[in-house]
Amino acid sequence: MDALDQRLAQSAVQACEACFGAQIAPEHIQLQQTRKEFEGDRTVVVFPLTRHSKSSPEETGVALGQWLVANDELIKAYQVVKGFLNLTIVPVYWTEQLLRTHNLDAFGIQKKGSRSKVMVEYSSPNTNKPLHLGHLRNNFLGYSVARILEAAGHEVIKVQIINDRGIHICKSMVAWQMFGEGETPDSAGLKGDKLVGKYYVAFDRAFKEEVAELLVQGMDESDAKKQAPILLKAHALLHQWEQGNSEVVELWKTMNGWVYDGFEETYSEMGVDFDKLYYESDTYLLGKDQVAAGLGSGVFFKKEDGSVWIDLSDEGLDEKLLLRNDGTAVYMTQDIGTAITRYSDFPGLERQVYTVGNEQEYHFKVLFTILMKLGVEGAKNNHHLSYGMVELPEGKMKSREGTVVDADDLLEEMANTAEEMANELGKIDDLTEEEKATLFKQVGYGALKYFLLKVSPTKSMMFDPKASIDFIGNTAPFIQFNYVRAASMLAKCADADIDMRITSIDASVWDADELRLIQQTLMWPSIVELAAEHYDPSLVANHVYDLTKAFSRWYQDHPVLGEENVSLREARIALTQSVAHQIRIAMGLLGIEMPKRM
RNA sequence: GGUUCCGUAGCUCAACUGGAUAGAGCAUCUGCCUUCUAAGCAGACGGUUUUGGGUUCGAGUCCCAACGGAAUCACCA
Repeated sequence: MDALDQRLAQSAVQACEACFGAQIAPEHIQLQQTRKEFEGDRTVVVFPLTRHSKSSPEETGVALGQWLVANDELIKAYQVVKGFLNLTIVPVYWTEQLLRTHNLDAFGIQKKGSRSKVMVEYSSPNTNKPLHLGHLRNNFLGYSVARILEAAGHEVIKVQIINDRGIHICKSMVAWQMFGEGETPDSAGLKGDKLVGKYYVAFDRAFKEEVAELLVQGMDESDAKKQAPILLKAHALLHQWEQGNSEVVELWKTMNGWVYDGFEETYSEMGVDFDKLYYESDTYLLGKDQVAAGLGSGVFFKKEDGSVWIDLSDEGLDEKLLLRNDGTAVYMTQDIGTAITRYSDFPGLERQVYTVGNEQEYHFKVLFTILMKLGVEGAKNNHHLSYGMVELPEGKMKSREGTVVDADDLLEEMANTAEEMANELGKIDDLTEEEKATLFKQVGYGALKYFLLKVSPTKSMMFDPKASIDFIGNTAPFIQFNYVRAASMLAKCADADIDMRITSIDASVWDADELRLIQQTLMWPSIVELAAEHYDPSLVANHVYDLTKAFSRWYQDHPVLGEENVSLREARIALTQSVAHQIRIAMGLLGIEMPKRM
């Protein structure tokens, strides 16, 4: 609720008092944006007030409307339609608000650190294969939420936990030892993550062949899948790694290093980054102490075989394992340890946000519950930013079946499509090759980011590679295009020696479309607020699209440069500045850049 | 089987968390470039919000049931 709504609610309370002698709390006044088919700017829903007025909704609305117009100078007129009291605000108010905000980058953006310190975790890949479409949604979402929380005033620490140890990387290592012949990213001309992924696939192929062989020899299937020699070798490697065998650790470091180089390249293309990296090889033993402490305090219990559990049946969950009977850690153990470590790494941390797919909802429910039971201050503030899967027309992505959409390939394809489109339109032929390359990435990557961010995170979504992503309609290129038009028009005004520092505007020049457009820009602070509260970039995406769409309509038949009436021209310049600013800032929160030309 | 989430135009998604005649884009069709960038604008077409009950001034939104889909319930991560 913005300042105007608060003011109107206050006035409405007074009106109820004056008209009906009723005491009503301001928060019980229902205010909303007037729908565009009706005259007015803000609407009071009067149905709930009829029990105070003891008259019909229409009569109630009229009584309140008359009082408000007479007693609040911000309210110019009222109309009652059924049970809705539509109020028209004086244009001077909107004009003042526009003047206050139109050149303000910080409009709607809270001062950094004015709110608590929060951590946002995202990406968190395994190191045995390249990033794919699912990671793209995860990364864009996590990064954008981090930016949004920052805009809402939080100090934000972006982290990932890299899953660098375990059987998966050992599989790639075994395959490389067996078939690699010393191949490196340089010698193969492959990105490091792609090379390691190639050996993960090679492992799987060899594994399947060996299983088939064992089946022929008469072994039953489940045994064959456990006994395949290459799998036993991978397990042996894992064991040796845990023993600290220097040769194995060396190979592990080398291959992970290749992967990190590859990931770094992809992250850099994607435009995401991190403030601190956590590695599972550093954290996987953490948490045992916490489990021991919890055992001592009776939060956990030990079964006869020595394994440690927690009983969460009171919370509607069930029993959960925390330590195996051989004393080794499981995922949950590690996550408890990591969570607690992060509080000491970043004193004053108020909450942790985990950007992880919805298949792990149960895990995080359990994790947060355990942390609370262990008495971790603030664990109740933690949030699992759960998002739905990205599905292909043929269903879920499966790496084994080769239906994975590779992140690098997709990014490249997006830039190529942007290039084709631009060449067809032929508006940027005078740009240098370098400028063009930048532009194609801004547009192509922007289209992809917007596509993935405009839908609510919780929903699973469809991605059809063959249909590809649109560059027209409700897309980032549409928004970028309108930004470019606005920027270009403002540049032409400046070239024409028009003074661009608008400091006063005659409020009588506006038409209804323009007043409405101003109001749309003024919604921005509450959009940022709402998006931060719900960890939801789609609210930002939808707002900036609606704003851009309205601007595009307005642009069509509201000339600026050629407008002879100086006060009208100045007013329109200020309005254009306001919209262009907001588009750039809002898209920035989605990680999408604005080109200068397109 | 238990728990959780979801079901809105042919397709992909919205709907300010209970308010007015459910909105955009794509696709299809019709207009608009001598005018600040047509990746645009205007218009047409498209809906029993899966179904059936209930709650109330008022339901896509809340409650119950059915149907359909997804995830999860591992000494996996």
